[in-house]
Amino acid sequence: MPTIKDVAAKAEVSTATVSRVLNGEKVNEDTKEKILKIIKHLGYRPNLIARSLKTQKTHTFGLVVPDYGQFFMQIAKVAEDVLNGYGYNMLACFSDENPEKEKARIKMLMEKQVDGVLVVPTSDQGNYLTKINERGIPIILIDRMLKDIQIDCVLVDNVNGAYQGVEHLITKGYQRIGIINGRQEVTTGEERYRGYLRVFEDYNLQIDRDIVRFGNFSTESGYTMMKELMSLSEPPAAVFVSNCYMTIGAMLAVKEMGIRVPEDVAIVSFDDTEFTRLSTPPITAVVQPVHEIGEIAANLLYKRMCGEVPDNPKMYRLKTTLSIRASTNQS
Amino acid sequence: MPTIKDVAAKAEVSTATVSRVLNGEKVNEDTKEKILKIIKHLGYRPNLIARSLKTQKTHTFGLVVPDYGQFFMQIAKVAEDVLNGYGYNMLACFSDENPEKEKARIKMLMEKQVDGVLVVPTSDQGNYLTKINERGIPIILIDRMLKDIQIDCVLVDNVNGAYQGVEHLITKGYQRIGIINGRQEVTTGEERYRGYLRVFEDYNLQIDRDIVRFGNFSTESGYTMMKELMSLSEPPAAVFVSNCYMTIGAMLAVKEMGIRVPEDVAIVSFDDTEFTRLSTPPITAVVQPVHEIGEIAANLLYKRMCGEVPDNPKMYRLKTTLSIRASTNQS
DNA sequence: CTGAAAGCGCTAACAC
DNA sequence: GTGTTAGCGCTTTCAG
Repeated sequence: MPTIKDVAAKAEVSTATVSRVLNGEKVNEDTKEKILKIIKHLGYRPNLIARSLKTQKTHTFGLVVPDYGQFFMQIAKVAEDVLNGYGYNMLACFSDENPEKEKARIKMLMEKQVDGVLVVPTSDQGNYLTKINERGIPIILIDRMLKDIQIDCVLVDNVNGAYQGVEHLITKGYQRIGIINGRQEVTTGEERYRGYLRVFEDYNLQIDRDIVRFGNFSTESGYTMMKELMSLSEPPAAVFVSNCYMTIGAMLAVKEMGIRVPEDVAIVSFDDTEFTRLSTPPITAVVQPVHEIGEIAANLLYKRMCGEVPDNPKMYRLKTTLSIRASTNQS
Repeated sequence: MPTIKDVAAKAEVSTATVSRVLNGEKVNEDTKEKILKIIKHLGYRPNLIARSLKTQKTHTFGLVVPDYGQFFMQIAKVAEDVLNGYGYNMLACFSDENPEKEKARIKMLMEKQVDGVLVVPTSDQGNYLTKINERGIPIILIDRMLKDIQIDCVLVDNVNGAYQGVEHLITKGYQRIGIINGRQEVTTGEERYRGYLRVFEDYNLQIDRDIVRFGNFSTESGYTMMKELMSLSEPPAAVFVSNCYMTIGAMLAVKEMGIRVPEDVAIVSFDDTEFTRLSTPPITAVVQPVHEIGEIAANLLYKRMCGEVPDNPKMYRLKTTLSIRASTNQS
């Protein structure tokens, strides 16, 4: 691999001059031409590692997601696209919904000197992040927030999103409404559950704890919990499933059991995906503005990395919408 | 951020000694203890950028995929998991099925000095990769191969996979079998088409060009082509869809049109996903050993990065299996 | 407009 | 077992 020295030598100029043309600074037109030609001829590519060491900027951001499933990768894709446009690259890793692993990944990202990080936290505690933030490395939370610290985050109004979904079921005449929820140690789980409870409160209805289940957001847990629910002597008439992966599992369960949707059980999914749209029947879903989430998070991160934004933590709470489909259409 | 110098100063040793404990080399137990304590106390983290500049190893690999959809991310996940175990991190990017973009991404990865790259090429020409490979940066192709150069790759036997799927349709008594294929400039498209053709040849059947369609592997193109196919005056009795994204689109189309599967049209999908398994009806699928692909590719890349493997290009052609489901079960 | 020189944070001979 | 020293490839004052 040729270095800047090789170019300088061949062009009979100093490395400083080569560096200047590389960085678009003012240089005599002729020498510039000459240098450019030599660069091309040698196939020279600047070593970004060396540049980073000097400039203290890697032009790389970290992404830490629980998994590489559809939901998070949709967000990741737009975020990467946006930040790519600003010249940033993405160091991606998954935490497996495991706080220890998450911590290890972030530590590694720090050692790799990323300029910022986008993270979907796996618990509601993130105290260890403050040190990082104080060092001037911006961190933006996506989808879930933290309870112990104030930090930038972009997510949806989970409480009202869930409320909307559950209320729709009530409007449709369902009374015995169960919930398949995710981990409560994560704010999406806790908030969506809160929305569920609030509907019952507002409509002055009783909750049956038997049909309230907590899983871990995975397809498997959705499957297991749906099986349990529908095996009850008094199964629910409708189920609110609190994320897209669990919805897939839940649908698998009912199909295996030969249970009809919505005749035997109605279903509302938090999250709208190709699956909910194409399922038979199509599933009523609380839809998150996925694209917007990614875009806002990426732009905020960019501004933070440029130091272009005041220090106080920003919080974006986006609204969800409800897409009503056949899975709640009891006739 | 404290540096190795700060640690050395505080411990009253040279930076070399600190470096030694960092790298697990032999150092007096007492001073080692002392240094470790100071490191902890200062919250010192080695700057991997600096280390990389010196060692010429970044312990980072690049991943270039056409998109962040289910299929590629499943592979990416296991690859990252494996390589993480060896201490490598993943710089991920997508090429959007665009050869120019792919080239740009790889160029960038080179500038970032990745130690190796995993790529799903977006065309069958990859001449520009040879220069890189010659510089000692290993490149492993996944899922698709290149026609103009010999280079490591791990993929499946697409011809026989498609053959298996189409032959199954014939066995089931279908005669008028259409195909929704991907881009032929990509080997998966070309090979799967070849498998399709070969069945007709072997069974001495005529092909009707009207029901042979070429899209671009996307959900949208699957949707469009299925609509076209089923709007024909003589629509196919069965359709072989050559990747998982197009299968989703195709199913959407038939549902919208009120066409029943398999009664009105049978469907076989190349690629098995949650969608094909949970669809109504479940879809017969050619299943790729996704986990194995990721694992083999990652391990091969690792060995290459260590220089542990002879120079000649390796090619892994894994076998697919057929999962027969209701979508081809004409009764 | 250009060059000399220092230095980013680390490692690795080479001496001691 | 430990310190000295010379870079890795680049950017960036500071002179000229």
